[in-house]
Amino acid sequence: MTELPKAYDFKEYEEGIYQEWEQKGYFKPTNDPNSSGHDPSVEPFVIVIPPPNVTGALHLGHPMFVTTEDIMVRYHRMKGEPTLWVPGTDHAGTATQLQVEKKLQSEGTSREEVGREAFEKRVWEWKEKYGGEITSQLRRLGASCDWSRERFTLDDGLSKAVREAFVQLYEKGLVYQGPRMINWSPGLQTAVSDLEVEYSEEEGKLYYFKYVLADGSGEYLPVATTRPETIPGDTGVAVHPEDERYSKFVGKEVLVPVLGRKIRVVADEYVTREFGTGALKITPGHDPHDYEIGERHHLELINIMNKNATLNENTGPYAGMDRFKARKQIWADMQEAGLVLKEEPYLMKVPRSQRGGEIIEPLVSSQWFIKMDSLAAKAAEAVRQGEITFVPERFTKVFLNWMENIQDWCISRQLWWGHRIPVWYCDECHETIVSREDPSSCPKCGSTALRQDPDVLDTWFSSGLWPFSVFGWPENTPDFQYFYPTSVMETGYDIIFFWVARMVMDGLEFTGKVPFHTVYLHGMIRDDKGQKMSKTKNNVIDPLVLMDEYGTDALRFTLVVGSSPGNDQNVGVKKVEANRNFANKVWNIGRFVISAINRIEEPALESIQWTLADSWIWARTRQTVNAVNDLFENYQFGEAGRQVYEFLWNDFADWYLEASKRQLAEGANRAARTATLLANVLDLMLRLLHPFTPFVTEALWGYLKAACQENGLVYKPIEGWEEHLIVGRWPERMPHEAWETDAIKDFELVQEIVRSIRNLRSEYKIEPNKSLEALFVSESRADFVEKNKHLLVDLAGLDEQSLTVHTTKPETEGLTALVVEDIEIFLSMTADGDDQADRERLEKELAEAESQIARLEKLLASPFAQKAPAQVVEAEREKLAGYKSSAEKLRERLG
RNA sequence: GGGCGGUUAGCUCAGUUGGUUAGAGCGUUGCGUUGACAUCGCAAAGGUCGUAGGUUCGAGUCCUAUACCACCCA
Repeated sequence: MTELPKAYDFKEYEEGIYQEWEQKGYFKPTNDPNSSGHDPSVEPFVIVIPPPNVTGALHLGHPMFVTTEDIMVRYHRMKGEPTLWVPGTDHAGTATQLQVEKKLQSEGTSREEVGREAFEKRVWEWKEKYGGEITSQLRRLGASCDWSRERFTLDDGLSKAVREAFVQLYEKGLVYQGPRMINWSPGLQTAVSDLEVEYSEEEGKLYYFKYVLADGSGEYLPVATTRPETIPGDTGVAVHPEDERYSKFVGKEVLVPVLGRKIRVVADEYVTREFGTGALKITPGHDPHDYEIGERHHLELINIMNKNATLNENTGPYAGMDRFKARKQIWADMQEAGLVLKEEPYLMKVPRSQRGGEIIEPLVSSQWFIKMDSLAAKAAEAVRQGEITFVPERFTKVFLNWMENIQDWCISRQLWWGHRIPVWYCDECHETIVSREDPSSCPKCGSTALRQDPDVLDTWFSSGLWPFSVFGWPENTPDFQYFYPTSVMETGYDIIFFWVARMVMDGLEFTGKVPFHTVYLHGMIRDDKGQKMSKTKNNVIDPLVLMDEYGTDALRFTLVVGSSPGNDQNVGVKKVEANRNFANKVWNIGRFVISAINRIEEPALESIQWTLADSWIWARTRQTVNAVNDLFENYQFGEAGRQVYEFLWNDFADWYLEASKRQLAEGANRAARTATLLANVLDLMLRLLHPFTPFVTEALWGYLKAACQENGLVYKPIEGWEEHLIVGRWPERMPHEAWETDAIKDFELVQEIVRSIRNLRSEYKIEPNKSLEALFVSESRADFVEKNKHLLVDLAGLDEQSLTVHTTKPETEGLTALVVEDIEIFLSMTADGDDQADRERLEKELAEAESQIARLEKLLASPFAQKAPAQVVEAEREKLAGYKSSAEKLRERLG
């Protein structure tokens, strides 16, 4: 006999349950392709995890995606499919390198000082030390992934995949080396891709100044710029070809302020005549648009910037000066020289690094790029052909739009932590060697004086290969053959370009297949006021704290229920608390059911008739099972969870458990039958709920199973008890049966009567434990009331002895009346019943009924009656009939 | 400039083939410790579903326009 504590204590269970699951091997897929007896024809369900940063800290986004993926995985596992969730972590080049650099800084040294080799060693040490933290937190979240297949993007196997991919692209001519205009991050001292630059609108100034003609005429061309520090790099001034104001200047030369260099005035349609002065200074070395204009007009390209964002020797007196100081200094010098016209406030778009927020400098540099158009065309076509479905659907358009306007991808990074670019240069003959294996000598001249390219690849390069590199690609492993392509890619919409797009392109390019058939995109987590969580706003909620306080299940349920795919979600502690309460509610439902089972002493006979409450709860159970199945198939996990919640709390606990108490008290067959049904419904609901709240359901289900088995008289699942709920069979759809409709309708009438009586009790402030004398009158429903009077007695607090049911009205003097449809209910309230108040209440009810009658009569007289489906019309007719009989009884009562 | 999402109760949000009295949690008010649960129960107050049109027998849900907020792309 199990005696459960009054409250669910998650701390007692979570860790042990997870260990048990893992130890029993439930996280590993059945039908393993590496084992004998593998059947390749059985389709597996496969998810690869979006690998968290190896040294990253857990934030609410993690529990969010872990829960969503775990729900899918547990659902498919319970359906009996071979199910695999591959875990792993990402080396996260920049993020990790920065952390270690910070550490070095605190030790009073730097990566430059320790040198590349030692630095890399330090990062690996760091990874070993902290890399396990994030995965242990994933475990704590209940992630049922196969840890024996855990991968890290810098593993040997994955590094091999990276090399293979790079070399293949190179051989196909899809990888090429700059120089090109790139985004330079001065703080990180590396190039970054377009995606890593964010543009923020900021208050700046528009500086107006004179470009004086070189011919000595004293005439000048007025020019406006937001970045005076780039003036030393100007190699032209452009005006619109049809701009009459400036046509006379085209072809002439003007003098660069301070430096006095002569540059040409050109005509180009890119220039917007309305902006600024209509004349645009051209700095081909430091602006992407100017770069293009410069190319069109064969303007010289001058680099004026050092890698640390100070100006270089090409800027004369400003050499060595920081870019922002130079901006001021140049302007001051020009002012002195009388070249300044004016300055005005201007809202400018400032390019900032996605990481760290420093201002990015566009400059020309030699970097490695991937040519994207052919890759993107294939990916876009696959999506158009429906080979990949997005959930929610709207992201299809976002994806395609990006693919159709794609730019080449700068993949080299001047970092030390990452996949080294597999390119070597021969010092002797200057041959470039791109190779899968480290070359020992130059294939052209035989020299051994080889230098490997110092750069590493953008982190996202390896991420793009993740769905197949985790299975051993380029080797044709059993895992790769069986588990690839994967089923669903679940990730945040913020990395649709960074990651999803690249996986699709890479998958098609390297494996000839789309890497997954469905992309499920979740929204972002915000605080309870809808603001992004950030340390500076001090509104960060630590998931670990939430788990400590409320349990993992509560956190999981919160992050999935009450949200919908692709939409951002505001999370507050209150919600988690409410869901902790839900876990406790489930627990207590379980305690009740188990104690009921334990008291059963004789088996239920099949012949015993079900009560109305039995039929109703079973009908609702079937409805809920079906609805949850529908919702799961459509990735509507939030709504599915909500329906189980509502069923358990509002139907099962609030009504059926209460109704079952008398049935259990009857003993014998009735009690056994009731306990069986309680167990059956709870078993099914724990199964439906398990993907959401795996711990409390597993714990409770274990006790339920034990109670049923120990007792042996009651419920047993169709296919017997599984070892653990995690591998329990998922409840399948049950066809609708005719009796369900009436059962639900009838019980709802009971509920309405009970609510009316409770309402009245509340109005009269009758103590909850005081039984009321009641008298029911109904011509058509007398039998119904008689049959279900126990329900009414128990749920509404009536006095059983004095309760009477009549078909015609007896003397009711001194009793308070209630009307529900054509059932009149007379109750003995307080001795000194207030007739006047009673009358008012009944009048109010009558008025309400009459207004409903008027509304429905009008509706039914309208074209609605002819045009709407018969079923819908009939439902309205029934309502009208109900109100009519109520009104009639009320009028009688009021005299 | 283009695109996308949102606007529903005091607050935070659900509401997916349009079905006629719009739901939850939290908060608020009143009552309450009936052996599953005070991490609870019963009852109540609270919404012309951003605005204006349209389609339809019927619109929170579909269409058009518009306002505001947020995000993405340029």
